[in-house]
Amino acid sequence: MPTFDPPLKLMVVDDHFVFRAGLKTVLSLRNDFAVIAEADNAASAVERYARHQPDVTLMDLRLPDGTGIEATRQICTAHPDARILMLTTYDGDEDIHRALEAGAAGYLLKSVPGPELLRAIEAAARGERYIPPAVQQRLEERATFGELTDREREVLPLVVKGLTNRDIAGILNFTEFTAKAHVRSLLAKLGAADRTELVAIAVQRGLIHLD
Amino acid sequence: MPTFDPPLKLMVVDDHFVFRAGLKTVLSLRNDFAVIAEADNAASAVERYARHQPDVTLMDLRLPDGTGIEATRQICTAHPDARILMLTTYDGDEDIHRALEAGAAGYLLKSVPGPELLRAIEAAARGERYIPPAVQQRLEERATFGELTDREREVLPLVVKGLTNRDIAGILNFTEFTAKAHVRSLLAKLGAADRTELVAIAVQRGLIHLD
DNA sequence: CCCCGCATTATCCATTTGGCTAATAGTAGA
DNA sequence: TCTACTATTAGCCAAATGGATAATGCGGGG
Repeated sequence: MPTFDPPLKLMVVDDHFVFRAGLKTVLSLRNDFAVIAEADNAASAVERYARHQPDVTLMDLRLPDGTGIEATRQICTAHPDARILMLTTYDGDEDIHRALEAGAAGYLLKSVPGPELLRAIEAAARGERYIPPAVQQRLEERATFGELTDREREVLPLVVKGLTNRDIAGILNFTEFTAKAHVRSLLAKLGAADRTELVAIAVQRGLIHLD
Repeated sequence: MPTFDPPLKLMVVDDHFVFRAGLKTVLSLRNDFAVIAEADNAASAVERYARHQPDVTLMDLRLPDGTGIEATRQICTAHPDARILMLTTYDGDEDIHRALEAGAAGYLLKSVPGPELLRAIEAAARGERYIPPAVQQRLEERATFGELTDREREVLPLVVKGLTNRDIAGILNFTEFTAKAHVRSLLAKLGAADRTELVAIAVQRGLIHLD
């Protein structure tokens, strides 16, 4: 028996074999959904999107060859009508913000219950954004602090590495005073008392990914 | 057609609905495997293990009400013949070490390919330990540094919070000198140049879990 | 054109940190 | 019992940090 609507074409991008299997199983509960493509890395995700033109894409944030955010940005640039749902374990506000800014149509945690996942996909297919309340709340807490400047984003990872102001100055080619100024600004913006707490906060918020 | 062996009874413990679905799908490829129980938190994992007595249990490391390591410890204490495979995204040596020390029969990353997962389950069923080479390597790198003492384990989280030696001393009721001594020892054991790097290393190695 | 934010440099100063060394006491194991 | 490790305390010292303040130059927006 054919469905009224043509089946919704889905692509799944995740490097976890077992999770992909879970997604396919959950999605197969709906006979109007069809997983027409899969990818386990960013490069093939971009390539297969162009080839298969899925209606909605489920994308992991971390992939072996880069981030799902970069893949999302590339796909959305090339295909402005792309509907991409991020599906990840990372709940830091920075990751959420960057994903949406890259063009994602939604941001779900991998702990999402099946029915909510299906609802999010339907919403994305209709061209709507689906953001669960918990995720939305994370984003709003963020507003408290200002955006980081480009320089601050360069300095932050170096602080996390345990480098001193002098080391940082040497690497970025400015004086120790400048390094100090940027670190002071980072402390203020992220609400940290010292650089030790700065690391904890930056990791928690997804500004830095350790590994 | 009945299999020669009685079906191997499996329990799956993970709070991610989609991942559980994936596990069940992958495991159902083997008709001599049967998922007889599921749990999505530590407490019900312990309770259901006792009730269903599975042959092999697949256990996530992080659960809503605690850690899979604690659940593993409880189950292995009550049932010394339990075979529990940790299945997690955390690859820090401390998590691996603690899981094995708690009695786990193996430690797999969630990116495990299907066939390797099945092999690990078979090994666990035979009473063997299955540790993938990459995980084993992590454990061996660990040997470089000594174990942390109890005091050091108390001090570390406070350092990560951004507290000063004086603050730490106040909380743990000893002098600033003592705090300093423990921090110095932590820096040496974890190979960090300062407390900033200490945080990064502690998080990376799974000694501390943020959030 | 003026204001604002940013990057950069700079000074002063109190506090904190990290390295080195050392003593005492308790405890567990050889 | 002797040893090793740990916890605790302590002092000295150079270096790094964080707070407060300020000046300069640059670019964008009103």
